[in-house]
Amino acid sequence: MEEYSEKQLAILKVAERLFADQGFHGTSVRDIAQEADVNIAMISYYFGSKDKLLETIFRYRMEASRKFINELLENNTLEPLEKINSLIDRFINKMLGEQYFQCIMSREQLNSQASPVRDLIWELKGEMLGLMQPIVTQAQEAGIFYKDVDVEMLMTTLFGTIHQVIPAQHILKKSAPATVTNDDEFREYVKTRVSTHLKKLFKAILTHEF
Amino acid sequence: MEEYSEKQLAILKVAERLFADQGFHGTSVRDIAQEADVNIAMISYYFGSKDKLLETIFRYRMEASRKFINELLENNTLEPLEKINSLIDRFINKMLGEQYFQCIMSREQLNSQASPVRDLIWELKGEMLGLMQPIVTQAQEAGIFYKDVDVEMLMTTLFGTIHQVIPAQHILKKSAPATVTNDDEFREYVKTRVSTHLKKLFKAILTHEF
DNA sequence: GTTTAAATTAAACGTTTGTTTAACTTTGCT
DNA sequence: AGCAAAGTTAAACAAACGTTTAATTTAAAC
Repeated sequence: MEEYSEKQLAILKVAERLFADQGFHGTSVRDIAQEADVNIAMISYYFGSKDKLLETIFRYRMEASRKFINELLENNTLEPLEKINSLIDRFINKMLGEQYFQCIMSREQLNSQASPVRDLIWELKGEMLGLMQPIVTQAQEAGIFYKDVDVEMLMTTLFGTIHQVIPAQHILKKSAPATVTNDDEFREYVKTRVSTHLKKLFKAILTHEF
Repeated sequence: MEEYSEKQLAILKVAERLFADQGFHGTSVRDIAQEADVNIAMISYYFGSKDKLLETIFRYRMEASRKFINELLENNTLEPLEKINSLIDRFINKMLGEQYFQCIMSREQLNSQASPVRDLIWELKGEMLGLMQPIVTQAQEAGIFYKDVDVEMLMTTLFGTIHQVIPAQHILKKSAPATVTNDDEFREYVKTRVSTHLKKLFKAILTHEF
Protein backbone atom coordinates (compact mmCIF):
# COMPACT_ATOMS: atom_id res chain seq x y z
CA MET A 1 0.00 0.00 0.00
CA GLU A 2 1.73 3.07 -1.24
CA GLU A 3 0.89 6.60 -0.33
CA TYR A 4 1.24 9.58 -2.58
CA SER A 5 2.28 13.14 -1.85
CA GLU A 6 0.00 16.06 -2.61
CA LYS A 7 1.87 16.78 -5.80
CA GLN A 8 1.74 13.18 -6.94
CA LEU A 9 -1.99 13.09 -6.30
CA ALA A 10 -2.40 16.31 -8.26
CA ILE A 11 -0.67 14.71 -11.23
CA LEU A 12 -2.72 11.53 -10.92
CA LYS A 13 -5.95 13.49 -10.75
CA VAL A 14 -5.18 15.70 -13.74
CA ALA A 15 -3.86 12.77 -15.77
CA GLU A 16 -6.98 10.74 -15.06
CA ARG A 17 -9.23 13.54 -16.27
CA LEU A 18 -7.20 14.22 -19.41
CA PHE A 19 -6.79 10.55 -20.30
CA ALA A 20 -10.56 10.17 -19.94
CA ASP A 21 -11.38 13.24 -22.02
CA GLN A 22 -8.78 12.93 -24.78
CA GLY A 23 -7.46 9.39 -24.56
CA PHE A 24 -4.02 8.24 -23.47
CA HIS A 25 -2.23 8.99 -26.72
CA GLY A 26 -4.26 12.16 -27.17
CA THR A 27 -2.82 13.59 -23.98
CA SER A 28 0.79 14.79 -23.76
CA VAL A 29 2.83 14.81 -20.59
CA ARG A 30 3.22 18.55 -21.14
CA ASP A 31 -0.57 18.97 -20.96
CA ILE A 32 -0.62 17.06 -17.71
CA ALA A 33 2.33 18.93 -16.22
CA GLN A 34 0.85 22.30 -17.12
CA GLU A 35 -2.61 21.61 -15.72
CA ALA A 36 -1.19 20.02 -12.60
CA ASP A 37 1.19 22.97 -12.26
CA VAL A 38 4.36 20.90 -12.01
CA ASN A 39 7.51 20.61 -14.07
CA ILE A 40 7.43 18.08 -16.91
CA ALA A 41 10.37 16.18 -15.50
CA MET A 42 8.46 15.45 -12.29
CA ILE A 43 6.26 12.94 -14.08
CA SER A 44 9.18 10.75 -15.06
CA TYR A 45 10.76 11.40 -11.69
CA TYR A 46 7.73 10.24 -9.75
CA PHE A 47 6.18 7.59 -11.98
CA GLY A 48 8.99 6.53 -14.33
CA SER A 49 7.15 7.07 -17.57
CA LYS A 50 3.83 8.03 -19.12
CA ASP A 51 2.87 4.36 -19.38
CA LYS A 52 3.70 3.76 -15.76
CA LEU A 53 1.60 6.78 -14.86
CA LEU A 54 -1.42 5.16 -16.47
CA GLU A 55 -0.64 1.91 -14.74
CA THR A 56 -0.39 3.76 -11.42
CA ILE A 57 -3.85 5.25 -11.97
CA PHE A 58 -5.16 1.78 -12.65
CA ARG A 59 -3.58 0.18 -9.62
CA TYR A 60 -4.81 3.05 -7.48
CA ARG A 61 -8.42 2.68 -8.62
CA MET A 62 -8.32 -1.10 -8.74
CA GLU A 63 -7.28 -1.30 -5.12
CA ALA A 64 -10.35 0.72 -4.23
CA SER A 65 -12.47 -1.58 -6.38
CA ARG A 66 -11.18 -4.63 -4.55
CA LYS A 67 -12.14 -3.06 -1.23
CA PHE A 68 -15.50 -2.26 -2.75
CA ILE A 69 -16.05 -5.87 -3.71
CA ASN A 70 -15.12 -7.15 -0.28
CA GLU A 71 -17.56 -4.75 1.33
CA LEU A 72 -20.32 -6.09 -0.88
CA LEU A 73 -19.57 -9.64 0.20
CA GLU A 74 -20.51 -8.84 3.79
CA ASN A 75 -24.22 -8.13 3.28
CA ASN A 76 -25.65 -11.55 4.01
CA THR A 77 -28.89 -10.74 5.76
CA LEU A 78 -30.78 -9.56 2.70
CA GLU A 79 -33.17 -11.44 0.46
CA PRO A 80 -31.67 -12.43 -2.92
CA LEU A 81 -33.51 -9.75 -4.89
CA GLU A 82 -32.67 -7.13 -2.31
CA LYS A 83 -29.08 -8.21 -2.57
CA ILE A 84 -29.18 -7.73 -6.32
CA ASN A 85 -30.83 -4.35 -5.96
CA SER A 86 -28.26 -3.25 -3.43
CA LEU A 87 -25.54 -4.49 -5.74
CA ILE A 88 -26.95 -2.54 -8.67
CA ASP A 89 -27.13 0.68 -6.67
CA ARG A 90 -23.64 0.27 -5.34
CA PHE A 91 -22.28 -0.40 -8.79
CA ILE A 92 -23.99 2.67 -10.18
CA ASN A 93 -22.73 4.81 -7.32
CA LYS A 94 -19.22 3.49 -7.67
CA MET A 95 -18.98 3.81 -11.42
CA LEU A 96 -20.67 7.19 -11.74
CA GLY A 97 -18.53 8.42 -8.86
CA GLU A 98 -15.35 7.67 -10.77
CA GLN A 99 -16.52 8.52 -14.28
CA TYR A 100 -13.11 9.62 -15.49
CA PHE A 101 -11.60 6.30 -14.58
CA GLN A 102 -14.50 4.40 -16.13
CA CYS A 103 -13.92 6.29 -19.36
CA ILE A 104 -10.30 5.21 -19.35
CA MET A 105 -11.40 1.63 -18.74
CA SER A 106 -13.87 1.85 -21.62
CA ARG A 107 -11.06 2.97 -23.88
CA GLU A 108 -8.34 0.65 -22.68
CA GLN A 109 -10.43 -2.50 -22.81
CA LEU A 110 -10.70 -1.95 -26.57
CA ASN A 111 -6.94 -2.19 -27.14
CA SER A 112 -6.11 -5.32 -29.06
CA GLN A 113 -2.52 -5.46 -27.84
CA ALA A 114 -2.00 -7.30 -24.59
CA SER A 115 -0.79 -5.08 -21.74
CA PRO A 116 -0.65 -5.14 -17.94
CA VAL A 117 -3.50 -2.64 -17.89
CA ARG A 118 -5.72 -4.78 -20.08
CA ASP A 119 -5.05 -7.82 -17.94
CA LEU A 120 -6.03 -5.87 -14.84
CA ILE A 121 -9.34 -4.89 -16.42
CA TRP A 122 -10.45 -8.42 -17.20
CA GLU A 123 -9.18 -9.69 -13.91
CA LEU A 124 -11.41 -7.20 -12.15
CA LYS A 125 -14.37 -8.01 -14.36
CA GLY A 126 -13.95 -11.64 -13.48
CA GLU A 127 -14.03 -10.74 -9.80
CA MET A 128 -17.20 -8.74 -10.30
CA LEU A 129 -18.81 -11.71 -12.01
CA GLY A 130 -17.66 -13.95 -9.17
CA LEU A 131 -19.54 -11.60 -6.87
CA MET A 132 -22.88 -11.85 -8.61
CA GLN A 133 -22.70 -15.45 -9.76
CA PRO A 134 -23.13 -17.12 -6.33
CA ILE A 135 -25.95 -14.81 -5.32
CA VAL A 136 -27.92 -15.79 -8.40
CA THR A 137 -26.99 -19.46 -8.26
CA GLN A 138 -28.01 -19.83 -4.63
CA ALA A 139 -31.32 -18.13 -5.27
CA GLN A 140 -31.86 -20.35 -8.29
CA GLU A 141 -31.26 -23.47 -6.24
CA ALA A 142 -33.66 -22.16 -3.61
CA GLY A 143 -36.26 -21.73 -6.34
CA ILE A 144 -36.42 -17.95 -5.93
CA PHE A 145 -34.73 -17.02 -9.22
CA TYR A 146 -35.46 -18.64 -12.55
CA LYS A 147 -32.78 -20.78 -14.08
CA ASP A 148 -32.73 -19.76 -17.71
CA VAL A 149 -30.61 -16.70 -17.06
CA ASP A 150 -27.16 -16.04 -18.50
CA VAL A 151 -25.48 -14.41 -15.53
CA GLU A 152 -22.33 -13.54 -17.49
CA MET A 153 -24.46 -11.71 -20.06
CA LEU A 154 -26.46 -10.05 -17.31
CA MET A 155 -23.24 -8.68 -15.88
CA THR A 156 -22.27 -7.52 -19.36
CA THR A 157 -25.58 -5.71 -19.57
CA LEU A 158 -25.00 -4.08 -16.20
CA PHE A 159 -21.56 -2.79 -17.14
CA GLY A 160 -22.54 -1.97 -20.68
CA THR A 161 -25.56 0.07 -19.72
CA ILE A 162 -23.65 2.16 -17.20
CA HIS A 163 -20.71 2.60 -19.57
CA GLN A 164 -23.10 3.85 -22.23
CA VAL A 165 -24.80 6.22 -19.84
CA ILE A 166 -21.57 7.99 -18.92
CA PRO A 167 -20.93 9.57 -22.35
CA ALA A 168 -24.67 9.89 -22.99
CA GLN A 169 -25.17 12.33 -20.13
CA HIS A 170 -25.01 15.46 -22.23
CA ILE A 171 -27.90 14.04 -24.20
CA LEU A 172 -29.84 13.04 -21.10
CA LYS A 173 -29.49 16.62 -19.90
CA LYS A 174 -31.89 17.70 -22.60
CA SER A 175 -34.60 15.24 -21.62
CA ALA A 176 -34.25 15.94 -17.90
CA PRO A 177 -37.31 17.35 -16.09
CA ALA A 178 -37.45 21.04 -15.23
CA THR A 179 -37.01 20.26 -11.53
CA VAL A 180 -33.37 19.45 -12.29
CA THR A 181 -31.57 22.77 -12.08
CA ASN A 182 -28.01 22.19 -10.88
CA ASP A 183 -25.31 19.56 -11.41
CA ASP A 184 -25.94 17.68 -8.16
CA GLU A 185 -29.60 17.27 -8.97
CA PHE A 186 -28.72 16.09 -12.44
CA ARG A 187 -26.31 13.49 -11.09
CA GLU A 188 -29.05 12.24 -8.78
CA TYR A 189 -31.53 12.23 -11.66
CA VAL A 190 -29.23 10.11 -13.82
CA LYS A 191 -28.51 7.73 -10.97
CA THR A 192 -32.14 7.05 -10.14
CA ARG A 193 -33.07 6.73 -13.78
CA VAL A 194 -30.41 4.10 -14.47
CA SER A 195 -31.09 2.43 -11.14
CA THR A 196 -34.84 2.18 -11.73
CA HIS A 197 -34.29 0.83 -15.21
CA LEU A 198 -31.74 -1.80 -14.24
CA LYS A 199 -33.68 -2.96 -11.18
CA LYS A 200 -36.80 -3.48 -13.27
CA LEU A 201 -34.77 -5.35 -15.84
CA PHE A 202 -33.10 -7.63 -13.32
CA LYS A 203 -36.28 -8.27 -11.37
CA ALA A 204 -38.20 -9.11 -14.50
CA ILE A 205 -35.72 -11.60 -15.81
CA LEU A 206 -34.76 -13.16 -12.48
CA THR A 207 -38.11 -13.45 -10.71
CA HIS A 208 -40.70 -13.04 -13.48
CA GLU A 209 -42.49 -10.60 -11.21
CA PHE A 210 -43.03 -6.85 -11.38
CA MET B 1 -22.58 9.45 -52.96
CA GLU B 2 -18.90 9.20 -53.57
CA GLU B 3 -17.08 6.17 -54.80
CA TYR B 4 -13.60 5.14 -53.84
CA SER B 5 -10.84 3.54 -55.83
CA GLU B 6 -9.34 0.23 -54.81
CA LYS B 7 -6.39 1.96 -53.23
CA GLN B 8 -8.58 4.37 -51.32
CA LEU B 9 -10.65 1.49 -50.02
CA ALA B 10 -7.49 -0.33 -48.97
CA ILE B 11 -6.45 2.71 -46.93
CA LEU B 12 -9.90 3.05 -45.40
CA LYS B 13 -10.00 -0.60 -44.44
CA VAL B 14 -6.55 -0.65 -42.86
CA ALA B 15 -7.15 2.65 -41.08
CA GLU B 16 -10.43 1.40 -39.65
CA ARG B 17 -8.77 -1.70 -38.23
CA LEU B 18 -5.82 0.18 -36.76
CA PHE B 19 -7.94 2.97 -35.30
CA ALA B 20 -10.09 0.31 -33.68
CA ASP B 21 -7.17 -1.68 -32.30
CA GLN B 22 -4.89 1.14 -31.17
CA GLY B 23 -7.04 4.25 -31.13
CA PHE B 24 -6.86 7.26 -33.41
CA HIS B 25 -3.89 8.95 -31.77
CA GLY B 26 -2.24 5.59 -31.17
CA THR B 27 -2.08 4.97 -34.91
CA SER B 28 0.36 6.86 -37.15
CA VAL B 29 -0.23 7.59 -40.81
CA ARG B 30 3.00 5.71 -41.45
CA ASP B 31 1.50 2.58 -39.87
CA ILE B 32 -1.54 2.92 -42.09
CA ALA B 33 0.49 3.58 -45.24
CA GLN B 34 2.76 0.63 -44.60
CA GLU B 35 -0.01 -1.89 -43.92
CA ALA B 36 -2.07 -0.64 -46.84
CA ASP B 37 1.05 -0.76 -49.00
CA VAL B 38 0.83 2.82 -50.24
CA ASN B 39 3.06 5.87 -49.97
CA ILE B 40 2.52 8.08 -46.92
CA ALA B 41 1.74 11.08 -49.06
CA MET B 42 -1.22 9.32 -50.64
CA ILE B 43 -3.24 9.67 -47.45
CA SER B 44 -3.05 13.45 -47.52
CA TYR B 45 -3.47 13.37 -51.27
CA TYR B 46 -6.68 11.36 -51.12
CA PHE B 47 -8.29 12.40 -47.86
CA GLY B 48 -6.64 15.73 -47.01
CA SER B 49 -5.51 14.83 -43.52
CA LYS B 50 -5.57 12.14 -40.85
CA ASP B 51 -8.61 13.77 -39.25
CA LYS B 52 -10.44 13.85 -42.55
CA LEU B 53 -9.57 10.19 -43.02
CA LEU B 54 -11.38 9.33 -39.79
CA GLU B 55 -14.29 11.50 -40.82
CA THR B 56 -14.42 9.69 -44.17
CA ILE B 57 -14.61 6.34 -42.39
CA PHE B 58 -17.46 7.67 -40.31
CA ARG B 59 -19.42 9.07 -43.22
CA TYR B 60 -18.88 5.84 -45.12
CA ARG B 61 -20.23 3.67 -42.30
CA MET B 62 -22.95 6.09 -41.33
CA GLU B 63 -24.39 6.08 -44.80
CA ALA B 64 -24.70 2.32 -44.54
CA SER B 65 -26.32 2.69 -41.11
CA ARG B 66 -28.92 5.08 -42.51
CA LYS B 67 -29.81 2.57 -45.21
CA PHE B 68 -29.99 -0.08 -42.52
CA ILE B 69 -32.46 1.99 -40.52
CA ASN B 70 -34.66 2.62 -43.52
CA GLU B 71 -34.78 -1.09 -44.27
CA LEU B 72 -35.94 -1.78 -40.74
CA LEU B 73 -38.77 0.70 -41.12
CA GLU B 74 -40.36 -1.40 -43.85
CA ASN B 75 -41.26 -4.48 -41.81
CA ASN B 76 -44.83 -3.67 -40.86
CA THR B 77 -46.53 -7.04 -40.94
CA LEU B 78 -45.00 -8.41 -37.76
CA GLU B 79 -46.37 -8.48 -34.24
CA PRO B 80 -44.80 -5.91 -31.89
CA LEU B 81 -42.66 -8.44 -30.01
CA GLU B 82 -41.57 -10.07 -33.25
CA LYS B 83 -40.65 -6.65 -34.51
CA ILE B 84 -38.50 -6.07 -31.44
CA ASN B 85 -36.88 -9.47 -31.80
CA SER B 86 -36.14 -8.87 -35.44
CA LEU B 87 -34.72 -5.49 -34.53
CA ILE B 88 -32.47 -7.00 -31.89
CA ASP B 89 -31.13 -9.61 -34.29
CA ARG B 90 -30.51 -7.08 -37.01
CA PHE B 91 -28.72 -4.78 -34.61
CA ILE B 92 -26.51 -7.60 -33.40
CA ASN B 93 -25.74 -8.69 -36.94
CA LYS B 94 -24.98 -5.16 -38.04
CA MET B 95 -22.79 -4.23 -35.10
CA LEU B 96 -20.88 -7.49 -34.85
CA GLY B 97 -20.41 -7.38 -38.62
CA GLU B 98 -18.59 -4.06 -38.38
CA GLN B 99 -16.78 -4.56 -35.09
CA TYR B 100 -13.84 -2.37 -36.02
CA PHE B 101 -16.08 0.56 -36.68
CA GLN B 102 -18.05 -0.05 -33.50
CA CYS B 103 -14.80 0.02 -31.56
CA ILE B 104 -13.98 3.40 -33.05
CA MET B 105 -17.44 4.64 -32.14
CA SER B 106 -17.00 3.37 -28.58
CA ARG B 107 -13.80 5.34 -28.34
CA GLU B 108 -14.88 8.50 -30.09
CA GLN B 109 -18.11 8.90 -28.18
CA LEU B 110 -15.99 9.33 -25.05
CA ASN B 111 -14.21 12.43 -26.34
CA SER B 112 -15.21 15.47 -24.36
CA GLN B 113 -14.29 17.89 -27.11
CA ALA B 114 -17.03 18.60 -29.60
CA SER B 115 -16.23 17.42 -33.13
CA PRO B 116 -18.06 16.61 -36.37
CA VAL B 117 -17.49 12.94 -35.63
CA ARG B 118 -19.02 13.14 -32.17
CA ASP B 119 -22.04 14.97 -33.52
CA LEU B 120 -22.54 12.25 -36.13
CA ILE B 121 -22.53 9.59 -33.43
CA TRP B 122 -25.28 11.12 -31.34
CA GLU B 123 -27.28 12.01 -34.40
CA LEU B 124 -27.25 8.37 -35.41
CA LYS B 125 -28.12 7.20 -31.91
CA GLY B 126 -31.08 9.53 -31.93
CA GLU B 127 -32.25 8.00 -35.19
CA MET B 128 -31.92 4.50 -33.74
CA LEU B 129 -34.04 5.56 -30.79
CA GLY B 130 -36.58 7.07 -33.13
CA LEU B 131 -36.80 3.67 -34.74
CA MET B 132 -37.63 1.74 -31.59
CA GLN B 133 -39.68 4.37 -29.81
CA PRO B 134 -42.81 4.23 -32.03
CA ILE B 135 -42.84 0.43 -32.08
CA VAL B 136 -42.94 0.33 -28.30
CA THR B 137 -45.35 3.24 -27.94
CA GLN B 138 -47.86 1.79 -30.38
CA ALA B 139 -47.75 -1.58 -28.65
CA GLN B 140 -48.18 0.15 -25.30
CA GLU B 141 -51.26 2.00 -26.52
CA ALA B 142 -52.62 -1.27 -27.88
CA GLY B 143 -52.12 -2.78 -24.44
CA ILE B 144 -49.57 -5.33 -25.63
CA PHE B 145 -46.53 -3.80 -23.96
CA TYR B 146 -46.44 -2.50 -20.41
CA LYS B 147 -46.07 1.20 -19.90
CA ASP B 148 -43.52 1.52 -17.15
CA VAL B 149 -40.60 1.07 -19.51
CA ASP B 150 -37.86 3.60 -20.16
CA VAL B 151 -37.32 3.10 -23.88
CA GLU B 152 -34.32 5.43 -24.01
CA MET B 153 -32.66 3.36 -21.28
CA LEU B 154 -33.64 0.15 -23.01
CA MET B 155 -31.87 1.35 -26.13
CA THR B 156 -28.87 2.25 -24.00
CA THR B 157 -28.90 -1.29 -22.66
CA LEU B 158 -29.07 -2.71 -26.17
CA PHE B 159 -26.10 -0.68 -27.39
CA GLY B 160 -24.20 -1.02 -24.16
CA THR B 161 -24.50 -4.78 -24.01
CA ILE B 162 -23.29 -5.27 -27.57
CA HIS B 163 -20.51 -2.73 -27.13
CA GLN B 164 -19.35 -4.63 -24.06
CA VAL B 165 -19.50 -7.96 -25.83
CA ILE B 166 -17.16 -6.85 -28.61
CA PRO B 167 -14.04 -6.47 -26.46
CA ALA B 168 -15.16 -9.32 -24.19
CA GLN B 169 -14.95 -11.89 -26.95
CA HIS B 170 -11.50 -13.17 -26.08
CA ILE B 171 -12.89 -13.97 -22.64
CA LEU B 172 -16.03 -15.58 -24.03
CA LYS B 173 -13.79 -17.81 -26.12
CA LYS B 174 -12.73 -19.61 -22.97
CA SER B 175 -16.27 -20.38 -21.86
CA ALA B 176 -17.41 -21.49 -25.31
CA PRO B 177 -18.61 -25.09 -25.67
CA ALA B 178 -16.33 -27.69 -27.26
CA THR B 179 -18.53 -27.80 -30.36
CA VAL B 180 -17.13 -24.39 -31.30
CA THR B 181 -13.94 -25.14 -33.20
CA ASN B 182 -13.35 -22.41 -35.80
CA ASP B 183 -13.87 -18.65 -36.01
CA ASP B 184 -17.14 -18.79 -37.92
CA GLU B 185 -18.69 -21.09 -35.36
CA PHE B 186 -17.49 -18.82 -32.59
CA ARG B 187 -19.02 -15.77 -34.24
CA GLU B 188 -22.31 -17.63 -34.50
CA TYR B 189 -22.02 -18.75 -30.91
CA VAL B 190 -21.52 -15.18 -29.67
CA LYS B 191 -24.35 -13.91 -31.81
CA THR B 192 -26.91 -16.41 -30.56
CA ARG B 193 -25.78 -16.00 -26.97
CA VAL B 194 -26.22 -12.22 -27.04
CA SER B 195 -29.39 -12.54 -29.06
CA THR B 196 -30.98 -15.04 -26.67
CA HIS B 197 -30.05 -12.92 -23.70
CA LEU B 198 -31.34 -9.64 -25.09
CA LYS B 199 -34.57 -11.13 -26.39
CA LYS B 200 -35.35 -12.63 -23.00
CA LEU B 201 -34.58 -9.31 -21.37
CA PHE B 202 -36.77 -7.31 -23.72
CA LYS B 203 -39.63 -9.78 -23.63
CA ALA B 204 -39.58 -9.92 -19.86
CA ILE B 205 -39.69 -6.18 -19.34
CA LEU B 206 -42.04 -5.36 -22.21
CA THR B 207 -44.63 -8.13 -21.97
CA HIS B 208 -44.14 -9.61 -18.49
CA GLU B 209 -44.24 -13.04 -20.11
CA PHE B 210 -41.57 -15.70 -20.62
C1' DG C 1 3.53 11.51 -80.77
C1' DT C 2 2.67 15.25 -78.12
C1' DT C 3 0.33 17.34 -74.40
C1' DT C 4 -2.08 17.63 -70.05
C1' DA C 5 -3.64 15.98 -65.91
C1' DA C 6 -3.54 12.52 -62.38
C1' DA C 7 -0.97 9.36 -59.64
C1' DT C 8 3.06 8.16 -57.15
C1' DT C 9 7.41 8.65 -55.04
C1' DA C 10 11.46 9.80 -51.80
C1' DA C 11 12.91 13.35 -49.26
C1' DA C 12 12.48 17.09 -46.36
C1' DC C 13 9.60 20.19 -43.54
C1' DG C 14 8.71 22.14 -38.94
C1' DT C 15 6.39 20.44 -34.67
C1' DT C 16 5.56 17.80 -31.03
C1' DT C 17 6.49 13.77 -28.62
C1' DG C 18 8.40 11.28 -24.12
C1' DT C 19 12.50 11.23 -21.67
C1' DT C 20 16.99 12.67 -19.77
C1' DT C 21 20.51 15.72 -18.29
C1' DA C 22 22.94 18.69 -15.31
C1' DA C 23 22.60 22.45 -12.39
C1' DC C 24 20.24 24.30 -8.58
C1' DT C 25 17.23 24.53 -4.29
C1' DT C 26 15.09 22.65 -0.49
C1' DT C 27 14.72 19.52 3.22
C1' DG C 28 15.98 16.68 7.11
C1' DC C 29 19.51 14.84 10.03
C1' DT C 30 23.63 14.86 13.00
C1' DA D 1 26.77 24.70 10.55
C1' DG D 2 27.58 21.00 7.44
C1' DC D 3 26.29 17.27 4.76
C1' DA D 4 23.59 14.02 2.04
C1' DA D 5 19.34 12.98 0.01
C1' DA D 6 15.24 14.44 -2.16
C1' DG D 7 12.92 17.73 -4.82
C1' DT D 8 12.73 20.92 -8.62
C1' DT D 9 14.07 23.36 -12.64
C1' DA D 10 15.12 24.91 -17.63
C1' DA D 11 17.27 23.10 -21.34
C1' DA D 12 18.43 19.71 -24.47
C1' DC D 13 17.79 15.08 -26.53
C1' DA D 14 16.68 11.95 -30.28
C1' DA D 15 12.70 9.96 -32.21
C1' DA D 16 8.23 10.16 -34.17
C1' DC D 17 4.62 12.84 -35.68
C1' DG D 18 1.41 14.82 -39.70
C1' DT D 19 2.07 17.27 -43.73
C1' DT D 20 4.24 19.27 -47.89
C1' DT D 21 7.38 19.64 -51.59
C1' DA D 22 9.33 18.85 -55.95
C1' DA D 23 10.53 15.45 -59.12
C1' DT D 24 9.06 11.49 -61.60
C1' DT D 25 5.98 8.07 -63.62
C1' DT D 26 1.60 6.70 -65.45
C1' DA D 27 -2.64 7.40 -67.93
C1' DA D 28 -5.76 9.60 -70.97
C1' DA D 29 -7.00 12.79 -74.71
C1' DC D 30 -6.32 14.79 -78.97
